[in-house]
Amino acid sequence: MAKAVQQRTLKTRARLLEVAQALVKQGGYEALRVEEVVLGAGVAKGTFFAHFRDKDALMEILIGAELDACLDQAEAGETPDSVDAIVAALAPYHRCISAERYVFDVALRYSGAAAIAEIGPIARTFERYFRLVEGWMASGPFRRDVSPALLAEGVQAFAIQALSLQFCALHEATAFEDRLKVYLDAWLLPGS
Amino acid sequence: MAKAVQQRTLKTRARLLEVAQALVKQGGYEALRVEEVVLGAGVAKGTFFAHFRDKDALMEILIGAELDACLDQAEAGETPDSVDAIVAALAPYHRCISAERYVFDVALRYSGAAAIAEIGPIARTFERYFRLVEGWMASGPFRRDVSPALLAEGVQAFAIQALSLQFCALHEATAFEDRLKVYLDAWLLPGS
DNA sequence: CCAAATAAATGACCACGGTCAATATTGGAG
DNA sequence: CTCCAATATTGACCGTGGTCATTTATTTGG
Repeated sequence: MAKAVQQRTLKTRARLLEVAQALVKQGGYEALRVEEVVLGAGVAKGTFFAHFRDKDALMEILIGAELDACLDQAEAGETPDSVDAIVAALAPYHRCISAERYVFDVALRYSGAAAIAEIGPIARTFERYFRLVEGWMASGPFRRDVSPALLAEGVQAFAIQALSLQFCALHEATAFEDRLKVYLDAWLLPGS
Repeated sequence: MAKAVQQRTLKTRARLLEVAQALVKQGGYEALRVEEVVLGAGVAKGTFFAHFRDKDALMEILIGAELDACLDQAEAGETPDSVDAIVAALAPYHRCISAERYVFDVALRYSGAAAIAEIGPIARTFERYFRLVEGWMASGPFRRDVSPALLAEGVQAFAIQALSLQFCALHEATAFEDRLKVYLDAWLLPGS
């Protein structure tokens, strides 16, 4: 049997990713064009789709990498023990995911997965986010009448709500972090 | 000045909507093609875009109408006074919005609005949903330490979370309504 | 009733993501 | 080294959403 994967493959894939990343840095995610990526990488269009199922698969990789870096930051810091500290610790992640409307939409669309077999990079960051917050819930001074896991799911739900409202014309008044704090105070510290 | 809008316009628009609705009934939202709509309505492609900004604008109208009908139902029923009753009252809306993955994605994307001037039909149903639930919060046996408005925002956030997880490979085990009930018990009746 | 003015409709055209049969390259077996 | 099967690449082609200069229909002022 021939070698399963040629090193040529790896080079091509790396070049595609590199060019894509550079283009995103210049013009943002929404403006990225497959055509430009293959042009920059010096390959044909078909080659792109031999390496990535579709354009979104590339987006998932690029966005997932950025989000993972933010979670690395959050994990490196101290364990937050208040709502303010939680909001602060998650700030890089939230800033990254809401940097572009397009990015937020993609992230939401791939926050789950179509099938067990193909959980993508973005879904993995959501899972990581959840686990991280779950840990914080167990150690911090938060309500104990429900499980840390449930609390963490709620934090995620409220973060998405607050992020959505950031893009919403009906609710421009309040800033994202202030809104999230109000949510989390009510969710994590009821009756106080 | 010439008459602002000719009755021909209304007829054409009505025909486009009628055909689109019929096609959706047959094949669902995702499979809808602008080409088929204009073919069925007997007009040129350009005419479609003279009546709707883009394909999504048509989708918003169709989906918004369906969601509005569900809210009519919810409004017509008794005011729910328990978590179970709330989940039951909102069931038609939730069923409708999650009938197709594509529909849910479109709904989320247009749940806000790009600019104050152009709040669309779907954003309006989100606002209606919020107001409706807000009313229930004020009259029901739920926590009083935070405002009904905040409670309603939370209900919306948890509903979206539960709907998202329905489409997520990581969480297929629990059914949507059971999950939502767990969320709302913890959100609306903490410590009980 | 005609002509100018305004609104609506047309369809050829473009942009861009994605496909696939044909071709080229690779690397291990003999 | 040579051959060949597996693998990678190619680029013409397609589907579909969206555009716009031109043509056609309607309304209004005289």
